[in-house]
Amino acid sequence: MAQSDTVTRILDTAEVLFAERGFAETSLRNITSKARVNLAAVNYHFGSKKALIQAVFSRYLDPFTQRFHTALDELEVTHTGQVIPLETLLETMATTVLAVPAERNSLKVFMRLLGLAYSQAQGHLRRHIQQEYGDVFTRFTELVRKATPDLPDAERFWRLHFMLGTVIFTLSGLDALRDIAEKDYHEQVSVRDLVRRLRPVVVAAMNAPLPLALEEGNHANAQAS
Amino acid sequence: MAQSDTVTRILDTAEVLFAERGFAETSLRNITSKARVNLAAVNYHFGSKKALIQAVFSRYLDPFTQRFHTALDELEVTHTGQVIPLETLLETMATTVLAVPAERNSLKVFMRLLGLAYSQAQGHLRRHIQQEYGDVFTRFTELVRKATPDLPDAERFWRLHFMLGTVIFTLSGLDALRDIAEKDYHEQVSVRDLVRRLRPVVVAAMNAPLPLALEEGNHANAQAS
DNA sequence: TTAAAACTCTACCAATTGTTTGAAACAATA
DNA sequence: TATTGTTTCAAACAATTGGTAGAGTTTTAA
Repeated sequence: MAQSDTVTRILDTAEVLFAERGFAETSLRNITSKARVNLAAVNYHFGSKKALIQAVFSRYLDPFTQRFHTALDELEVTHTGQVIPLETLLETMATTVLAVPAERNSLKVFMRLLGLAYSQAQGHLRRHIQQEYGDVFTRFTELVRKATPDLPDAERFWRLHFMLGTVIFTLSGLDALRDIAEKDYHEQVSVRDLVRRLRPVVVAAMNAPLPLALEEGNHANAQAS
Repeated sequence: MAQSDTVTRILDTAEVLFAERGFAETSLRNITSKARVNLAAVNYHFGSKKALIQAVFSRYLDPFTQRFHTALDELEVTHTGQVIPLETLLETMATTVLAVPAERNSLKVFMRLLGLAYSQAQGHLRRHIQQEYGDVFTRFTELVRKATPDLPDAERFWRLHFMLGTVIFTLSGLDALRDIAEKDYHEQVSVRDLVRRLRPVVVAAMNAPLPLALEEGNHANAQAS
């Protein structure tokens, strides 16, 4: 009880501080003092600060990917032979994402960490996440491809990342945006509210008409929607 | 000439390093050595590292806001009495953003800096940017409000930030995404290409149908921040 | 009870951080 | 030439960083 208590206390504190201030701005002394744990405990249990960062991510991403894989399994079973509609895929992803903070700290922290992983040029992190959790994303995009057969591959690639940007940006900067929104529009904003707002936007964005082809000798395809 | 040379060399180097690695991960020695300038020059010319960061932003945002203000002036003149269509507003903003790197370093650096300003919880930066450049954004959103009268205020607020996330996320992480896109789809991707792709997506997202009725007695979820 | 393994602690390390100093070099004016 | 104000420079500053050593403590299992 006592030994694993230290590990989880470190992880619990680290994820909050990382999410609030980034990796470089959060020192081990910051973490250990707030967690009321000895400084050396981090290096003893995790080996290094890098390893601690990866451990923080794993604690979120491991259950998420597992959950997401089984959710996609179920979807493929209930839709054998048929194409899974885009709305269903997005809905499933949203549900799976929302299921994470039920057992972990908060969705905000989760998204903020994801945002950091993208923006903060921590080379080791990107590599670690890519090769550890790339499979689910590949599987998901393949299903999206089947759900949107009229979309050129490149176009779908970009639109998926457009929407990834929307979600990560919004949910990771949630607190600041929420403050403004509540001050200006006197509206209580919950995460589920935001997801409800996001759904029609994301669907419309994915189904938007194709951009007009460039005129100057462009070899791009010019299908109209 | 000699003194301003030092200042601009510092700014030129700092903006690239900041964009690549973030603020905390970039030391003054990193900047000054790469700029072949004495370490003390930063504190002499700018006063502190914080002030240097703000100076880097000002060099991008000052000409941008100025340009954007005059562009909106012209729009209001050519549309006196009429409502400026959403597409025109977005087009104007895109054009203004694209005009910046023509004289400064690159659009990628600009966007990456903006992304850092949002994600990196540098308190002083957010405050500085908000109170220094908040006017243009307010003016722009007011015009967008007139262009989308059917959209509830709160909904428009969130959708604008959704799209802000899309643009900043995509353009600031451009290099990595471009690598993947070119490898997988053998397609040369220019910034103007991306903007062309972004336009129909953003328009569709702003014009998306409203989310289904919100049940006011919604269950405040287990989102214990 | 015993010994080994797991863990925590204090104290320290070398390295790096932002910032400051005071002297030297420079430029311009008188 | 002498005297300004401005700018550069090497050196040092105090503070903080991630990491480590080694002795002490607790837990585990035989």
